Amino acid sequence: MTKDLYSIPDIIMSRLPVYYQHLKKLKESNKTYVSSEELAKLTGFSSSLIRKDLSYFGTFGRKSYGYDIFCLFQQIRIIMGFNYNKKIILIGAGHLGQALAYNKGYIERGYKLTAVFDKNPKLIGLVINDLEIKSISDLENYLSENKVDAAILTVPEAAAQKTADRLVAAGIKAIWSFAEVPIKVPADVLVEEQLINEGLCKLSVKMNQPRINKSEVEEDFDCEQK
Amino acid sequence: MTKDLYSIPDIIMSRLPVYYQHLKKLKESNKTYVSSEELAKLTGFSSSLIRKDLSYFGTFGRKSYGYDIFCLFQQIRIIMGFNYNKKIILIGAGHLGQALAYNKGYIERGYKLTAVFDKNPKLIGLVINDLEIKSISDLENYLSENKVDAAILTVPEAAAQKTADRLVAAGIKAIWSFAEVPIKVPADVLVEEQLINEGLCKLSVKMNQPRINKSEVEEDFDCEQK
DNA sequence: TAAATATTGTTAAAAAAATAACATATCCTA
DNA sequence: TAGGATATGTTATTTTTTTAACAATATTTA
Repeated sequence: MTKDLYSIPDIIMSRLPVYYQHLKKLKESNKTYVSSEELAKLTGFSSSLIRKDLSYFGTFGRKSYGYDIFCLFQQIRIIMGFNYNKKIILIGAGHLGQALAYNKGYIERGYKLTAVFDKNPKLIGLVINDLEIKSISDLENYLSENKVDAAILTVPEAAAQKTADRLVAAGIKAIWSFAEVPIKVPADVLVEEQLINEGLCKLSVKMNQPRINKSEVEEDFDCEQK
Repeated sequence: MTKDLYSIPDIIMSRLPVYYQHLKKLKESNKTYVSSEELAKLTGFSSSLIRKDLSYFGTFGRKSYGYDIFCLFQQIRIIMGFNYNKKIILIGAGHLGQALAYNKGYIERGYKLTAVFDKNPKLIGLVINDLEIKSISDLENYLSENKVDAAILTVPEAAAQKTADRLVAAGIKAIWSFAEVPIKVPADVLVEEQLINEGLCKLSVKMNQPRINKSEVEEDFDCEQK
C-alpha cells in the first residue's frame, strides 16, 4: 500500500467502528464470506459506499465471493490500531468513571487500563475492576514511572481543564475527554471529546420534529430582540 | 418560519449540541452578544458554517453585533425540543446503567428519568438517584399505567433485541440504545445507537496513523487470501 | 468448456456540504 | 450626520461525499 494514509477522512473513520462491530458478530456465525450488499443491509450504508470505504485502504475482496470475514476483520483492526498494545489510565472515579472502569471494550481494542485516579479520599483505596483507586496527587509520580499512552478524563467539569493540563505536562499525548466543553491542549496532543448526552440530544431533536413542523416556530421564541 | 423542517440534515443536527454547550457556558459570562467569529474560535467550526447552520432555522443575528447569547440559546433549546417535557426510563442497571441514572443531563434537556428496571434480583429494590430499581417483569405494567416518551437501553448485548421488542410492544417510540450492534425496530420507532467505545476507536485510529504510514501495511496482514 | 451469474474495484455523475465572497444593515465616532 | 467599522445572511464557488454505472474477473452450472 503506497497511498498516504496520514489523514483518513473523518467520515470514513466514523464508519470503521460500525464495520468492526458487524464483522465481529459475523465472525461468530458460520459464514466465511460477506458481500458488500449484505454488509449494506446490516449497517444501513449503501453497498457502493462500503466498497469505496474499503478500497480506500486496499484491495480486500474476492470477485463474485465478497470479503473474507475474518481477514477483513483483521484488516480493520490493523487500520484502527487495535493490534497495537496501549496503556490507558482513568482520571475521575465518579459514577461515569466507575462505569468506564468496568467497560469491557478495552482489551479487544488493544488497550489495557492500568490505573484509576481520583481526588476524593473516600474513593481512594477502593478497588474497582481489580484496580485500586489511587490519589490524584500520585499522578505525576505514576506517569514518570509508567509508560502510558492515553488517559480517560471523567473529572467534574470544573476540574477538567486543570487536570488535562497536568496530564499534558506529564507527557500524555491522547485524551478521551468526557468534559462537556472542549479542553485546550497543545497541537501534538490528541483529544477525543465525548459529549455523553449527545445521543439524548439527537433523540430529542428527532422526537421534536413533527411538533416543530406544525407550529410557526418564530412565535414561540420571539426573544424581544433589538 | 415557513421552511419545512421535517428533516434537519444530520450534519447540522450533530453540531447543535456543540452550539448548545458553548452557549450555555457563554450565558454564564458577562457577555450579551457573541459573533459567529467568536463561536468559530470556541467550536472549531468556521464562522461561515455557523452562520449557515443558524440561518437554516431562521434569522437570529443582529448586524454588527452578533447573536444575543441568551436568545440564541433559547432558540436552540426549542429546535432541539428541550423546552418540551419528556419522560424517560432506564432498562438495565449495570455499571453503565447506574452511571446513566446519575447523569445530570436530563433535566436541562427536558427529560425526567422516572423509572429504572433490571432483571437481577440483587439489584431490584436498591435505590439509585432516588429511584428504586424495579423488576423488569413489571415493565409492561408500568408502561400501561405511565406515559413514557423514551427508554434508555443498557442491558447486556444478548438481551438487547428482546428487551427492545418488549419496549416497542409496550408502545415506546424512542430508544437510546447502548447495545453494540443495531437493534431492529419498526419504522415508526426512533433509535439512537450509542457505541460507547467509539471515542476509544477514534483515538486509537489517530494514534495509529503515523505507524501505519511508515510501514507497508499489506505485509502486516497478508491473510493468505484465495 | 462455454454461458450465465455474482460481486468486486473503479470511474463517472450527482448530491451534499463547506468555504469564500459580498451586499446589506447596523453601530460607533467624530 | 457622514464615514468607517463590524458582522450578518445569502449567493456563488469549491470541495467533499455519495450514488450509480460498469468493466473486469472469478465462480458456478450445464
